Amino acid sequence: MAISLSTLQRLPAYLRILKSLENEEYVSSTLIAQKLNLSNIQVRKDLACVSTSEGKARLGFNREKLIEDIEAFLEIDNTTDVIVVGAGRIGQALMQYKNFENNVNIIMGFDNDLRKCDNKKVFPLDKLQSLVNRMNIHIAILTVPAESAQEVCDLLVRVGIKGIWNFTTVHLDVPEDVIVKNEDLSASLMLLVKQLRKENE
Amino acid sequence: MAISLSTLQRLPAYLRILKSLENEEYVSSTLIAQKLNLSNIQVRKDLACVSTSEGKARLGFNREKLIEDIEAFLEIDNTTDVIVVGAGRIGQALMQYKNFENNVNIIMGFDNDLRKCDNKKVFPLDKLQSLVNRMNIHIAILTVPAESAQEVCDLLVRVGIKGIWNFTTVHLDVPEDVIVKNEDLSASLMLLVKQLRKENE
DNA sequence: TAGATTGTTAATCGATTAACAATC
DNA sequence: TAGATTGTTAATCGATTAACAATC
Repeated sequence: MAISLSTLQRLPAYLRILKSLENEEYVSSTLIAQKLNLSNIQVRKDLACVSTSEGKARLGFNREKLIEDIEAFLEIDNTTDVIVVGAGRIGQALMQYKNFENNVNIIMGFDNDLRKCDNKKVFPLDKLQSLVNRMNIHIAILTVPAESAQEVCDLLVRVGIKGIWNFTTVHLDVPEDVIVKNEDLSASLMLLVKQLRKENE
Repeated sequence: MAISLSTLQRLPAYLRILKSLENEEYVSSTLIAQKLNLSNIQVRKDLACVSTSEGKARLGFNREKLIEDIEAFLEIDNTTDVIVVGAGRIGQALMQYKNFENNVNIIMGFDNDLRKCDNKKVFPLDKLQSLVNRMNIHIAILTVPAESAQEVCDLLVRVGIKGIWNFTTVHLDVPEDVIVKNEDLSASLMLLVKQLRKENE
């Protein structure tokens, strides 16, 4: 049975909780659920999807083993190189962001307005094709202005990018085999404000 | 009937599409759905939740009226002041981000390591209580290092913050009446990488 | 008119939750 | 043993989709 996206999205949170409980040999689904405000049944079901060994009645799951299992499932060890396209403030902040997991490595940026970003080089967009091909890149972080978002996206698709983390406010039109993950900061904050107002009604 | 979170989250996208179709007087649910890869039924249901007037058979919805309705529903006109706590790279990039909607205004930042950010001032954390009270702030963007995330979160809750946009990798423990919206960039990118690998299996 | 579109009611689908026997 | 926990099967819940009459 394929894992659901909902389950997949909870795995990183489980991993964090497990890692934070340094002194425990066993961790129960009840404890994890409590810390994340989820139901223990849900946690158990999720873990059943990725765990290679069974939990122990009365004790819970072996913490180290479970961490290994989740990391193996998420393929944390296998590093993928990604690029940032658009070296504005957000793009630069992401290029310098230190907390990405080990499975991801931002190797360079692209922008027609050349800048240097710590130890990461920024190349002009006309170098995109050759560098993406040579370095075998399939994922791009898109942080260009809204006006050029679709145009640059089309370019990314043309050079063979298959996954786009989209920080622009534009809904990108892409072929079926390309995955876009939208990270519309403007919409996110607007919705948080709205939700909070609703709470207070 | 209360609007569902799923519907709420699609509204900003509808708004963007509607605004981009500058020359149309009427816009159909079919067209919006097509542009966003959704079903037209879903779009219609969503719009029914927020639209004050009915759509017209054969034509669709009056574009300008619909924009007004969605904006009124999201309360885009009513500006809320928010603060950034943690003026590192991400925090600074957000403070200078120009694309937030009109309903949000980042008025200042807080960090013990004082910096200046364009025209926005950064204050030390011990000024938080008095400034949050005086300015009547209820929302904070949390961009501090993971190590101090829960501690600063507790402080935010103590001074009366009710909504936290959490950019740290830590799952925050908050009272029931505080809304946390997690924006874990590290988990997001890791999951995009994983999804893409899954596609290729 | 024919055909595209709307809005609503019913059906489907998938995720979450409940129930419960098995285990240590 | 008693009680906490697991894993699984069934029930519930909510969101999406299908069906279809009404409209212009």
